[in-house]
Amino acid sequence: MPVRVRIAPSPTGALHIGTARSALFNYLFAKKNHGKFILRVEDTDKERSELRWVQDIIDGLKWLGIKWDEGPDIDGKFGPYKQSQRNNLYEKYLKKLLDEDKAYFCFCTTEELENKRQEQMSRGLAPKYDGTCAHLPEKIIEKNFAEKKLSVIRFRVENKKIKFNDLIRGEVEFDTILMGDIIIAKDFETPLYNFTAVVDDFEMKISHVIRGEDHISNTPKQLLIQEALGFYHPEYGHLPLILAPDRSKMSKRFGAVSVTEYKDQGYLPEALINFMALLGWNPGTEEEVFSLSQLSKEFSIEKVQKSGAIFNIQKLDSLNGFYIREKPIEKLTELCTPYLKEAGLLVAGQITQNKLQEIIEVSKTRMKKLSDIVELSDFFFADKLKYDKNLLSWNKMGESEIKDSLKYSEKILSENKKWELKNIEVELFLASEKFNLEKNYPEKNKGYMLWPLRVALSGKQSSPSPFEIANILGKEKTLKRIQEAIKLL
RNA sequence: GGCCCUAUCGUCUAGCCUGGUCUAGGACACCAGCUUUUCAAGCUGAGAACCCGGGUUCAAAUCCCGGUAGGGCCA
Repeated sequence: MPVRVRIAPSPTGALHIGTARSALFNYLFAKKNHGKFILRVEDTDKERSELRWVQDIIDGLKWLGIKWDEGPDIDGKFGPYKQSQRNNLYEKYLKKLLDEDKAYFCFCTTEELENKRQEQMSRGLAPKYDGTCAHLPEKIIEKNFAEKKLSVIRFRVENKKIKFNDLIRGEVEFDTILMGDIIIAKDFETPLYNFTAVVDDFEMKISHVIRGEDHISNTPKQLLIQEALGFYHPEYGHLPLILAPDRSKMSKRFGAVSVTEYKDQGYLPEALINFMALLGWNPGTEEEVFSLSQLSKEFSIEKVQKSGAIFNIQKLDSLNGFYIREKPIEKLTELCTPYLKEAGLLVAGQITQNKLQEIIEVSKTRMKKLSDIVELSDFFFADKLKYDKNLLSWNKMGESEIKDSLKYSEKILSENKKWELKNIEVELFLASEKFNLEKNYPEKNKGYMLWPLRVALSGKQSSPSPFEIANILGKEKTLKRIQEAIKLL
């Protein structure tokens, strides 16, 4: 059987990081085995499904670079990959099960079921359907329909042990005796998840179902339905879950959960891919940096971890910083631009593309995310800096000492004939030695001159070097900032 | 409550299948040093783990059993 895998997200919210990781692992599995990766949108929940979320899923996967071979956007806008467009198919199989008496109508009300459940639990039993409607006489069923009683369709679950060989966990066994007859549809128009998934996987010839561990208890149910319908069984593999720092399921409470949010904060797709792959998988070597195409070659499902993995944002940050530093400067500038624009720092025509690149070049080692650029570089764009004058002091220098230092810098820089990084640096270094000698400061400590200068130019506790800033600012602006600092004292 | 899954540094993990080479390796984080006007980046180094209890064995992180803990699902 050719390898065909899928992800089947519900469009009831933004593309979740867990779904994205399932997509990644399915994609890698398909690539590795020369198979196909399919995207199928499971919009059975009519109330909560929305078109905009379908779009979000499509956009998110595209941004990550996870391409699907079949699915929305490829076979028409949604093609046959939306469940809401496949209802006649479900109806056909539902009728088949009903005709063969493998499923039946159940007329129990929610209250009745709730009462029974309470009663079972109070007796210390596992709550399950007691089979009240399992063998209703034909007449009663007809009467119920005539009276328009609400019904659901239940699937007869035979008592037996059901085993399957999980791709990741090995043999897993369930006892169906604890399950009870499961509801597979509310009515012909509203089939339910376990049923539609089985029909879709069969119709789409899915060979391997690779999904989150939260689905593991659905697997025996699906296996049973497959048997009843005479379908083949796909192979199953259950991925460990991505956990919040407290080891519970990832939730909003602990920060961003959707791919879009990470994108907006300025994480790069390559960092997110690399990070997600390493959550629950590793190649067994000491390599840690992987591109999507490398992963496609090296991935193997046997090496996927069995236990859940905590989403460690620091590791993502470190990886993201790494990929940011690796980016060609033109590309990085392009990526940072929207953030600078949004912060109102970039006004059209005020700065050349070259200048902008220089600013980003000197800032990039401090960036963890693209959005950091704003905070790191705003002083380059500002007209007038705002900062506490106490920041100008290095090693407890008093105000008059700082003033002397700044005036010295001003003098040196105003005499500069060649405004160029290396030159500025050399001149200031030499000047600083002279200055220390004149003032009786420790010879080697260049901070007496360079710290006040750097603060005058940046207004910040930390920033690139004064040489880099001065070089980018240009002579005129540099001198102006020094004079403004002197005025503060 | 029932069922299922899982268990190596704080975190992600290598090693486990095929016991000895493990005084348990790497990465992130943390700390220190180098570099340095600052913060980063870079380089070097330190600290840090086999859930517990039995058993098998000459030998167990590795095999078996039993606990415990965490998580998922059902409701």
